[in-house]
Amino acid sequence: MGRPKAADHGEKRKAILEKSAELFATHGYDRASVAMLARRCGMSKALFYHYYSEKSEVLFDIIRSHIEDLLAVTDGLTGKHGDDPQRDLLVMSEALLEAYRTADNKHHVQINQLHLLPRNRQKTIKDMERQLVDRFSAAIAPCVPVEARSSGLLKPITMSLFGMLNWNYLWFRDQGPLCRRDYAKLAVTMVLEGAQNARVKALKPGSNIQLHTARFG
Amino acid sequence: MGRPKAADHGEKRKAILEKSAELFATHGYDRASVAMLARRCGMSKALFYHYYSEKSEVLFDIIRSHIEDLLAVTDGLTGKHGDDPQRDLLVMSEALLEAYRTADNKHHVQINQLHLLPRNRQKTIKDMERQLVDRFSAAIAPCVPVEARSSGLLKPITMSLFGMLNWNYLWFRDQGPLCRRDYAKLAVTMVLEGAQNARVKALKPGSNIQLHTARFG
DNA sequence: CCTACCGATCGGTAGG
DNA sequence: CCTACCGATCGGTAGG
Repeated sequence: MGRPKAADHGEKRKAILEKSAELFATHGYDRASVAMLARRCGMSKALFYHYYSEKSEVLFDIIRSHIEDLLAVTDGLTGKHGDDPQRDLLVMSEALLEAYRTADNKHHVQINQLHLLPRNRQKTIKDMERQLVDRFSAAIAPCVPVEARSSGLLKPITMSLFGMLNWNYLWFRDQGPLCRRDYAKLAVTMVLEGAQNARVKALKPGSNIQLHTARFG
Repeated sequence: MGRPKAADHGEKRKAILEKSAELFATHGYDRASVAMLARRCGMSKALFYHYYSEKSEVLFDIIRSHIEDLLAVTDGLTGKHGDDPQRDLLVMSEALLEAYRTADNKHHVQINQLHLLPRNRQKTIKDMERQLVDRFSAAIAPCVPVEARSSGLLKPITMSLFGMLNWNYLWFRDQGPLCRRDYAKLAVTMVLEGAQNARVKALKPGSNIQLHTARFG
């Protein structure tokens, strides 16, 4: 029988992830040396390698645990408001932005450094990201005109919402004029009002659709 | 009199930027070695250093020239449609997305690798980015309710549009159902319809505003 | 759980 | 005396 893991093994790994995410976000993955990470965690390089045997596994675990958090806070939120799917979408978007409040470094690392992972590790992450996107797509679908669902507009609409929510780390400040819940409200309003006011003009199989809006024709 | 620079000096540097942007986007700045860049450009490392005396200057020039392109294609586009500022905004957004068509690598590098530049070089870039954002803010301002302009909503609205347009490199495919012009139309419609349907409920100095929408109260 | 190291590779520069 | 360009190798530092 191997010696059992220390009781706080998991906690130590969690602490490593937090500190490492900070250094990765600040200096970039390749420039944040393992020696630097270990020093920041108050341990030797050798002890650091006891918790993570490869540097890339630290990066992987940062992103994996972050997306797991996002999946957790957005889980089971649909159907809670009777027949008000728009409210469901708002609540999910609020939950996402709220989760970002304390995960700025991890979010930064996910966006900018995913491609530095080994291929198969990237794939695992991308599958998880797809789950999250699919969850939002499913929440958006009942809110938009049927026609949008069948013409390939659902993906552009979903990614527009993700663009707004995920881009927010570059400019949003909690000290600013808008709170997170209100920015979620603004973003969801944009997506839903925009989707209501955009129609497919022509749908020719094999070529692009043509989009019609009241404002722009 | 010093010997003049070779006639194709500027062209050679441009070719270096294209190839390097590709390698930076694929492998990341730190992993794309100068030897790799030089080989990709069909020259020795020493000749490469003749054109760029520091690796970081290549990164800087990629991002600088890219944003200069974006500033160029979005310049002088307002006031062209009489009293239709919404059309101006659409045309600017179309121009931006169209510029992204052939600049995917540079866009990727700008988004993900700006922070790897030396501090003062980062500042130069951020000032240029601010110019572009300000240009869009100025185009959006006449399209939204006056109240939005004075309550601090203009920045969130502007950044929502940038979020949608700049996020698109992660999912948009020219082979997809939507062409670039139509995605610009969709994004601008979302921003404008959303801004029309969002009102400031309470404006208390020193604290957050409260947002009101028809859908969500 | 540490210090002492390794094989490999980096960005940048030498002489000619 | 300048810039353009080569093959070879430098001092330092990375992950492990």
